[in-house]
Amino acid sequence: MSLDYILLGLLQRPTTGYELKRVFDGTTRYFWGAELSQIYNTLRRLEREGLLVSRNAPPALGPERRIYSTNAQGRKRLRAWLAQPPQFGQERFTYLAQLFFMNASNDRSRTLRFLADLRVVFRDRLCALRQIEAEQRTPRATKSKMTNEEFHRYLSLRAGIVTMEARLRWCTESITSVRERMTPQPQRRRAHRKGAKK
Amino acid sequence: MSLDYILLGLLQRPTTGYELKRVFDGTTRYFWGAELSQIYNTLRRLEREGLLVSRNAPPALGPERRIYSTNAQGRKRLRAWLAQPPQFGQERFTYLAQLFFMNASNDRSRTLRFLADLRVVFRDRLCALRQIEAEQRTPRATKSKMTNEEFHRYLSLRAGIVTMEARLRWCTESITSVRERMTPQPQRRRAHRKGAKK
DNA sequence: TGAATCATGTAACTGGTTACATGATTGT
DNA sequence: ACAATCATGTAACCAGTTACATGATTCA
Repeated sequence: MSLDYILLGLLQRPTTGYELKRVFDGTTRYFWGAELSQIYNTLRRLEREGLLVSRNAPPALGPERRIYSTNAQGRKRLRAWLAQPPQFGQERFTYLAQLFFMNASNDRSRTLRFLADLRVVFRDRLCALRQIEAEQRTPRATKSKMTNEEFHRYLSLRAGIVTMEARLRWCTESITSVRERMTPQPQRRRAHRKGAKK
Repeated sequence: MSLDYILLGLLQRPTTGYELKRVFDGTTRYFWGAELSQIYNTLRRLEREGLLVSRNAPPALGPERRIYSTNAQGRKRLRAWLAQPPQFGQERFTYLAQLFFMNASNDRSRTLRFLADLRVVFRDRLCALRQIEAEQRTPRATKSKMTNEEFHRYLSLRAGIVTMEARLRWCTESITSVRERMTPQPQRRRAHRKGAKK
């Protein structure tokens, strides 16, 4: 459902389906991804529903291209969505599910490696987001000089950065507590005998 | 796909589909939700695939019940999943998409109300998570005394708490910058004339 | 010449939701 | 008597993914 509105939002600047995929990968990927086939299908459906229009761009040089753009009805539909209270889709964190059950793993040091891997992923993502922030900041100085569009994009970018920083901190915190559990303090060590390594 | 493994993980304690739904709502809801119909269908499929078994509990008092539990093959499959590197499902944040396009809204103060609504939601969720943390902490004192299962559940709980705290901070930060934009500093105000209210 | 990219699309499938049907039990 | 809850299931549908087909253009 939300893909409809995202496309209506993006098509305030008219483009092709192919180009939209690139925009997805460059900007909205962090909170909403989409495959090309899905984009094409949705565009066609939205046109059938009268929420946007397309025209065939003559192939002067290059392959056939179809350029979509919104109309009055599409913009109205978008505004109606924006007037709704905050919506929550299914937020599915597979890696948390893995961690949740990781006690069922045979491998004693599995959790530690898992968290280390996670940390790398989060670090990379955070870098990518900070990169975008830096690029955006350079030309336009401060928040007060942003256009309304830039400002709103900046806010959602900040959401990504802030939560990614939190996840990184959580990784570090968790790795510490795993290490603490693996090397218990010797003074009040329990006689546990279970074939300890070494 | 991941629902398969979550069910295999939960069914280390045998239960019914109906009961599993309750467990979902009470614990895994924050990183993975599921509807009853989906649970029943998946349970049946997993049994067909030989990853778990069910027996009919005789209805001594109450309606017919079917109790599922894992077998060796199911546990093996679960461990194989836990040995995989961190997986990432589609994390879809509808409210960020809304915010991203909110400049297209006609309403000048829309963003502020939107963020205020968001803050309430996040505050409530954080409270719920902290509640779970408090309940779990009471009987078992510190991390070092947790069982391995408790410890892993605690780690994923912490992930939720830490990111929710970050989202709350982001809300506050964002509300501040929206307010700053709405009331620009008078000393270097630009003559912008566009029919300002008042 | 051949690989990569631009560009649009179709078909099959999957994971999941919504709505509905059924019937027993418990509590008011 | 009636509503709520326990408990299991079916059917229709929807959003989205994967895989595949096609053909032109650009670049090594």
